[in-house]
Amino acid sequence: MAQKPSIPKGTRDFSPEEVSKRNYIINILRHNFELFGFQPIETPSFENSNTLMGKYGEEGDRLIFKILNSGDYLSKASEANLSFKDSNALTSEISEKALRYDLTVPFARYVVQHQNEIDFPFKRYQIQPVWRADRPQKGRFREFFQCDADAVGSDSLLQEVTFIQLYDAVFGDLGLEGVTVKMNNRKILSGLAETIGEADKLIDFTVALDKLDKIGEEGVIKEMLEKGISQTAIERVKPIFRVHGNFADKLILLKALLADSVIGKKGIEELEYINTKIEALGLSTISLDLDVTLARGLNYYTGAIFEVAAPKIVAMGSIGGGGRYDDLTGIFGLKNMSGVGISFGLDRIYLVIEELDLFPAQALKGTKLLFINFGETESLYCLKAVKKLREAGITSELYPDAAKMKKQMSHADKRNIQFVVLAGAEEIEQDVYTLKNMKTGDQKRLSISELIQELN
RNA sequence: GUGGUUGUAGCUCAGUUGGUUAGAGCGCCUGAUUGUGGUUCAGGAGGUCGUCGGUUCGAGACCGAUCUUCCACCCCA
Repeated sequence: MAQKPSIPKGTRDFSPEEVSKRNYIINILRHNFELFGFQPIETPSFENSNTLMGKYGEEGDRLIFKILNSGDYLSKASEANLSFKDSNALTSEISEKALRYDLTVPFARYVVQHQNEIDFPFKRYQIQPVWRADRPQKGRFREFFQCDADAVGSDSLLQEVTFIQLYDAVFGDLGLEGVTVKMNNRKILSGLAETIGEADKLIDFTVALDKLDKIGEEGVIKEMLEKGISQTAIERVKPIFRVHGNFADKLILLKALLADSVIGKKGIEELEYINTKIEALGLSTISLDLDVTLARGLNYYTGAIFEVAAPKIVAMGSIGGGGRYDDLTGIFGLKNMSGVGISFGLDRIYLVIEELDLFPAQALKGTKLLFINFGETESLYCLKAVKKLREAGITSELYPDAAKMKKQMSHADKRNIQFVVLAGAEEIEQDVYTLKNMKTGDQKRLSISELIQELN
């Protein structure tokens, strides 16, 4: 055998069955996005490097796929960077474009670039692949789809409320029980850092705090100490390691802890507002939880932070996330444009639904009826029926070759086609079609109109 | 980027301390059955043992490099 072709690490091929299942999820997402009034946009697969670089932190820059310039790109590179093998400096000289890393930054660029055409507040959704030069592992790929809904141009917290309802609607339609939307607020995290006198170590503080469920209280304390956060500061923040109870209980604890922090109190106020509205409106499928340790997400979140946890019975990281960013478009020169948005991780949602066996049979519907091909005259007779059936909306096809019957029948069998039609000389003479149900084995002769009626 | 792990037929995997011609199940093809698939029976095809190099009289097995798989870290959907 010839050497096997392959695909790059962290990428995947999708079979017809997998595409059908993915489309099932995408259709539910799209339907709900539109039901909530979001409009679709699409942006290029690659952007100018300077649009992306520096927007995701140092780690993010490393994970961005850079595209080599066309032509003799080395001729423009500086001798100094070449001879010193300075990869970072050289990159900007030989690469001016990069693959999209997420959908939020391109969206911010889109908003700034099209600000005069857009009517604000603007709500858009976007379902496209993104690429990260990460090391793959379970549920982590180098090419994967993000499904984002964002709203810009409104400070109203009703947007946050709406996004929680959107999560509820989508996971309800998917039949995925046990999903928890965890919510926090950047202002709370800022307030905590401020209260304990470590405001300048906010990022280190939150990154360590975020790992609580993974490395435990001791691990978090150890990491905080390593990052230079003082023992007394840690003592003061310890109560949040052990918060419990419902949303309101946690708020009470936070109120006590953040009584002296203006920004912290603002965060509490926001969370309380959102929770009150959600309680009044009710949720049907998901549950909403306040998670003070939730700090995940990009540095640009300024208000609400969301993370969607898969049902506990499946071992899977987050299947979605989002938050409020007051100044995302600021980096592209458009000030005072607040945005808030959420993302659905299609590939991970797929894995969860697959693991829980929640794909409905209807997600896989293919051809319903295959006509067996007996030869020239017979196939034309069949094609006439195929045309009428298709006009009636019945998925049908004719086997293209007059192959052996066993081959044609087993083809129908393997493709899970429910019915076959056998039409030879005898049927043509009587102007009928022999319909066979592949499941039961039943056969009957029907006229074309009876055939359509039978299958509708 | 750091550490570990994996790779043998289309798929899932055996293969003893290095020893003749590398196996199984499933799948595939042909026939039993020239207008009847899924079951059964008989037969058949299919391998550069990831790749390159090394050790050895001899390598699927040992060593090195590289690619790939999966896992942990970092980070993240």
